[in-house]
Amino acid sequence: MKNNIRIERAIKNITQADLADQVGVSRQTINTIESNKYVPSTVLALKIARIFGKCVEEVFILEEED
Amino acid sequence: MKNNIRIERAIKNITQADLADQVGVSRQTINTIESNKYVPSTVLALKIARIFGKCVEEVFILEEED
DNA sequence: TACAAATGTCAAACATATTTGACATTTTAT
DNA sequence: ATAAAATGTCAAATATGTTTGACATTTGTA
Repeated sequence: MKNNIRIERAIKNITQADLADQVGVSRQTINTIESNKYVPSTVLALKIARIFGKCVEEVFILEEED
Repeated sequence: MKNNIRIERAIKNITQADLADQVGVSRQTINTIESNKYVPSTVLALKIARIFGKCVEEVFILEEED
């Protein structure tokens, strides 16, 4: 699964730490998700998408291997 | 977080085992998610929503406590 | 009623997500 | 060029998701 968090952050001009604060997780959690090191829970995905004003499918994209 | 899996299954008239097969997890995983015992990963939520032809937000709903 | 299908649930094992703290590297602004 | 801010990353600990197998309960149907 890939994601557009970096791009959406750039559009809103917020840092990883900002996003982490807004969704209530650690900065490392955002960093690691953004780097595709692991897949967030659905609660976290919903919160992140909401911050960006997008639906989950627009931020997190399924790939063949998923 | 709540979800509408039971309702969506009823609409499509498929069993928990059917849904589990289609998304590639065990039946217990579907049962436990449906019973709000835990929150699925985003990959799984995306797959489930796709089976139902809905976006993730229509199937999984954030609540106050999340 | 009785049988089959579907669902609920438990425990144990394993896999993955998340946190914290710390430090290195890169980017941005002065 | 320098300092500050932002990002990358590591290790260890904890929390949560997922699987398997098994069995109990409920629901639908003959």
